[in-house]
Amino acid sequence: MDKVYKHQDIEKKWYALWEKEGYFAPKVDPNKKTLPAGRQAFTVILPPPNANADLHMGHAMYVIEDVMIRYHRMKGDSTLWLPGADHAGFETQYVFEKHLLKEGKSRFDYPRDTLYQMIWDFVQKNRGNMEHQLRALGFSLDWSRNIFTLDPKIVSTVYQTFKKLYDDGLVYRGLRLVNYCTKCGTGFSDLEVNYIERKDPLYFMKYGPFTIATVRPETKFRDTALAVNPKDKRYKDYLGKTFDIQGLLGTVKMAIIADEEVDPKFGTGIMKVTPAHDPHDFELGKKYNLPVTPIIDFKGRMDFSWFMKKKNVEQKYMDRAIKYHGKKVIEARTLMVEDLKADGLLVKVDENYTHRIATCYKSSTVLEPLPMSQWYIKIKPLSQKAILAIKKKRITFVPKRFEKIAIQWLTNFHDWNISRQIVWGIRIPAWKCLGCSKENSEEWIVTKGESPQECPKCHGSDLLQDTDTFDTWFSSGQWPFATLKASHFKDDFKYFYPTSVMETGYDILPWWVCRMVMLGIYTTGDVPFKTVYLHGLVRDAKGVKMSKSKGNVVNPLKMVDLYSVDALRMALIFGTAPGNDLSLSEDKIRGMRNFTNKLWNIGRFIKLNMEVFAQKGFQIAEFSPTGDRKNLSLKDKRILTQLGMLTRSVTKNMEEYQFAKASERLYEYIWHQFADKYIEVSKEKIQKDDKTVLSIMHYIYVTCLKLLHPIMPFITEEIVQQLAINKAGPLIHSSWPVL
RNA sequence: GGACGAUUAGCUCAGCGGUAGAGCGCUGCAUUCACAUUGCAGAUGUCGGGGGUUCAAAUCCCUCAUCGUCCACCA
Repeated sequence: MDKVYKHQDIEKKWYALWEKEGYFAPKVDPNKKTLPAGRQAFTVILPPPNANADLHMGHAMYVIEDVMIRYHRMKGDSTLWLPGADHAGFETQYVFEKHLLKEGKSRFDYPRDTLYQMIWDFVQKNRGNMEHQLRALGFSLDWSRNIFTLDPKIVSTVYQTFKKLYDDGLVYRGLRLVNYCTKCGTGFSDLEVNYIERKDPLYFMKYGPFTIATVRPETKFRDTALAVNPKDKRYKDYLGKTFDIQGLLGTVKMAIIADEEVDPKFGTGIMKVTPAHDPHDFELGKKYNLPVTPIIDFKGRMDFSWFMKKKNVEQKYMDRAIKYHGKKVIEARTLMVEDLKADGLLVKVDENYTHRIATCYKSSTVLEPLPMSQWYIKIKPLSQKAILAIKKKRITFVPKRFEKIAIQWLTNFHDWNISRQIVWGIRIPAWKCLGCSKENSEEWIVTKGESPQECPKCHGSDLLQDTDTFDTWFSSGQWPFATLKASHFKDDFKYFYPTSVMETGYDILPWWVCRMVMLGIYTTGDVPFKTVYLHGLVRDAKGVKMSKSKGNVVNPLKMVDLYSVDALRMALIFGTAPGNDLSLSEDKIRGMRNFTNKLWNIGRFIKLNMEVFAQKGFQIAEFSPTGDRKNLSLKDKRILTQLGMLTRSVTKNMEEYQFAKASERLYEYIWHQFADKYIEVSKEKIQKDDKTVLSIMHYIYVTCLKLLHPIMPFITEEIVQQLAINKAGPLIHSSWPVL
């Protein structure tokens, strides 16, 4: 054995060999079309990383999955860990647009198909990086089943689900106010909205006989009513009446309605209702049949064309409309406030008003609620079944507290907007007939992906496909069953579904886990996974969230290069509790590198002595733990007993997802019990050619390395091969130690 | 306004009903021995405050405080 553990070479060597020999693929009997007798399926679907981005330390947490997978593979289960890559629709398009921007271009410069192809090529070029990095982290993924979220078979499954939802009345077209980012040019679901606290002036303005308070005076031209609380005595006499309201563009007539939801304590207790630009007002508008009349367009600019068409308007007002028209919201607001002052309509301004404002989680642009027709999924029927499955423990959570959180989320989900105005993704398989459908008609032809030949009504062939694509989470929400159904091994779904464990970060519990549960149960009738294991965020040495701007990002590949992947893996497992954020310092990784050095040198010590014995003409025998123990010393018996306890508890820890505890026990036993004590006291005996002690030592160490193998696969594999008395098969699929 | 988490050795964190733990750091000593990426010895804690349950509480319950995260349409 080399004096130093050369991790780069050894990691490369073993990964290639394991992969080449097909050890990462599950054992399935192709003739009998079943799992081999006595084997259980253990399945984990890898949360697919973004095909287009490098892995970060968060991805290194997949090591938890690898530990489970390697443990089960050693136990003899038919073990499948299925890798994939995510097209990450909006995320990737956003990155690509930035890339275009550098070349002075925009996505709107290209036709849809060209743009799609350009992003496709861009992603394919980068995809290999991410996959190479997964290998460098030692993940024993079955690459023969590797799949992409835009693989035709996946797309086909997604289409089928959509069609089924549509036929079942669980997908519908809804005209709502959408969280729309005018910069990114797409709408979002409620989950993607990022609320921030901000201070904005609250304008109190004269409004006919009333005074109203608003932060958005620019939308008031499209107010359709005024609302007060029915219990508010101040406005009792005004209810149901109509008033002339003098505004910046002349006089309009407006009715006073009463609604419980108006808070009499806010502002002046009277509220203007703008159904086209405020979600709350939109709901009120629906209740009282008010028209939805937008004044802001999808580029975030004021639209006064409705006013400019009018005839017989005073020139002053027309000039104002022309002045406002086409201006950005903020600019228009400033102009209007000036005009309000000039007309004596501005009563006062509260400059210290803070409120929460919806922004785009990606570009931080203020989101405009804009009326749009989109595809929505009716959540209640899906979430109720999901909640039931969780309550009946068909799905369990590690740690347990996330069960309650998941149920809370599932209980509170609104209907899910799955339409996105982007091209990078799966285009929605819905067509409109241009021949017979009217402009705002919502008659759609929904298919399982195939293009319809003609309109079933008028038999016209002039059909236009919805230009929107699915929210990425709609397709990734189907990932567990979609991947297994898409496999070229055609019985995969039968063998491996439901999957065993879904392991991911707690931050995407609502985005992903909950949706997989809902869509999985809906589509397959069974839960997508039996256990959800959630890990925390990887933070820096001081417990601060890693971010590029703070410059505290630790690159996992760099750590692998410096200290070995086994050291990094051990550092991520050791001393961390499921569901809790963990601090990772380079010191900790270095500490674990020292542990690999210790492992290596214990191996060298045993090997050297085996060689010395061999030179003297005797070979040590494999120690039989069940053999006669009469000749063993007390120290021998004690270390063997402790080994038994170690085996028992590590096995238990593995079964109970307590990987930290397993790693700590192994570390302690190997270093402080076995190396510091047992080896030290046995040195003298070995000097005296005591073969029993060396064979016990050999046995103990190989057992430890087996137990440690799921966590630190490379160094353990290498040492076990180096120490082999008889020819040993690779550790990766050898049997797990039993008592 | 809700929900969840955290508060344990100098730092980062495990432990979650039976005499306070780990890694790193710190202090002494040792050393051509498999390993200085080492060994041995050691110091350091009213386990956030207060109350309760219990033979026994860092661990269960109540309460307060501070920090953090997430959620919520108040114009």
